[in-house]
Amino acid sequence: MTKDGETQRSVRVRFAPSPTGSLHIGGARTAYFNWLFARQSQGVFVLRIDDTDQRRSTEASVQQILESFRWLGIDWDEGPNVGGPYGPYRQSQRTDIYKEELQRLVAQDKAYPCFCSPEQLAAEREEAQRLGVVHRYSGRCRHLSVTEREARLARGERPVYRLRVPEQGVTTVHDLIRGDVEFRNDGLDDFIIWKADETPTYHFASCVDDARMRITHIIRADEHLSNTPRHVLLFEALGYGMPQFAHVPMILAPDRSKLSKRHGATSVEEYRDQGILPEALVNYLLLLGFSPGDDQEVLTRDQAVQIFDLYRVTKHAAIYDVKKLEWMNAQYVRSMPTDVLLDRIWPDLAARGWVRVDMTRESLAWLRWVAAAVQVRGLSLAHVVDSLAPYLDGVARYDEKGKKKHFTSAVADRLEVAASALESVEPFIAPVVERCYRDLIQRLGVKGGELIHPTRLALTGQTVGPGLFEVMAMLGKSACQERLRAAAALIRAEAPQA
RNA sequence: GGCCCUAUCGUCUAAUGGUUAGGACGCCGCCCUCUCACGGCGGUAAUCGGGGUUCGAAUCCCCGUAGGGUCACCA
Repeated sequence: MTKDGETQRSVRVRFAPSPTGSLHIGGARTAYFNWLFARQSQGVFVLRIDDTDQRRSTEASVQQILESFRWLGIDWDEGPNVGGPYGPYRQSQRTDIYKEELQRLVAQDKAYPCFCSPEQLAAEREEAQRLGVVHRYSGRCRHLSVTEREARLARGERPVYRLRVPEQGVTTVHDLIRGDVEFRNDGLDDFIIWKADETPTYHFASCVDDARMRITHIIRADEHLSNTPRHVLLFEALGYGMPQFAHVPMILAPDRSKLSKRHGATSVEEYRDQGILPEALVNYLLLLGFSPGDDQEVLTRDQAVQIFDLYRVTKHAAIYDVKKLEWMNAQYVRSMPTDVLLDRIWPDLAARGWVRVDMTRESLAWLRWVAAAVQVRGLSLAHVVDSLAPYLDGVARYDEKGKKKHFTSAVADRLEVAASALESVEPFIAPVVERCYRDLIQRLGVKGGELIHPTRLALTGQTVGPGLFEVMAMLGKSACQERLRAAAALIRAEAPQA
């Protein structure tokens, strides 16, 4: 990965969410890219909580985010719960460090106090807007004499602190994904790094942390690219060495706008609740903005670690496509061992009272059989659980369209005849059941589907599912007979004549 | 608006100066079949526009256009 003759420092990357909500899929992808990069280079993945905004940050959100990472299988080497040599890993606990760094910058005259009031600044901004010119900080406090500063400080004025930015020249961001990006310094201004309430701004806290945590590669979302020249200037001022940057493209909604609630699920936990598998989500996210180069799309986590390469990350934003995620998820649902599938959905099944921990070997084997039959057309865990209902619970209601189509009055008799015919089926296994049904179809003089489809609907309430004879074998003789008769009764009740 | 980034099928993307522009999702058709799926086979569909450079451009350069980002004592 590292080119040039650059001295090989061991890789340290970080993901620094601000705990003001749940983990967004965009954030999850960025974190995953960081994690892949760390793992493939035997580096360190740091998780840091950017909670400088005390008002909006919540502990519940921190826990939620950590839980999402655990679920995704993204583990961190340093950070909350695990600690590490560069802690603490919450910005709210690092104020002394920020103060110390600020004082250093002030002592070196790389930063200075600014006494302009927010009102004054806002007025200037508005004025600039009105005139249609670019607003930049006037630099009023830039050249205050030491005595004046001291005097105003002594008077109890609470200043902000600004970084001294060169008025001329160009700041270049070397980006691993985009190449060199140049920004004219006269387009920047002396930006605020320390607020009047004695807390650092995001830019300052973030750079101090990255510097002091010895982060070697900052892999983050594209939206930060415009801020990066400021960060470069800060890193230079701080003097801990310059990390490498890699700005990954954003994830957009189908209408090319920023992904938001109105576009459906945006957080990792929502996908979990919808029965999406973490490995599928992570696989999908990998493919959104990265391509392996060959035509392989379903990749294990280990393969992903092997092939991930920042140079193969795309430069343009990607539109998020639920359909493909669903397809990807189905791939995983269908290919996992049935016992693993059962393990994943067990809590759900237990909550519905469909399974018990002390089930007999026999009923467990039966459950495995039914699960496997349903698994091959499973779309998600939730879908598999739903598909299991007719076998573990009963028929709560019949599919409406199916009812109209298959539960015609002539069918009632047919189902009852079938129920009786099943009496002699021994053993009650698929081929024998099928023989019985084929005979019956002959005798009734109907087409196969005219008996088969109503039967499936009567037995499962659904018009789709595994092969009918297997369904019957799974349900067993008496359940089949009961359900056939119940359906016949219902048809008669709802359509007395005709 | 200034600055910055980006631009290949509807969507995710491959092709880093020479390909009938490839794959995947979706969609459509056919096969399998008791249904729905699965699976198999086939199809639909793209280089934003205009100028250059070059024997040759999706690819390099310029200009448009479009989308996105960013310009806070938010992160």
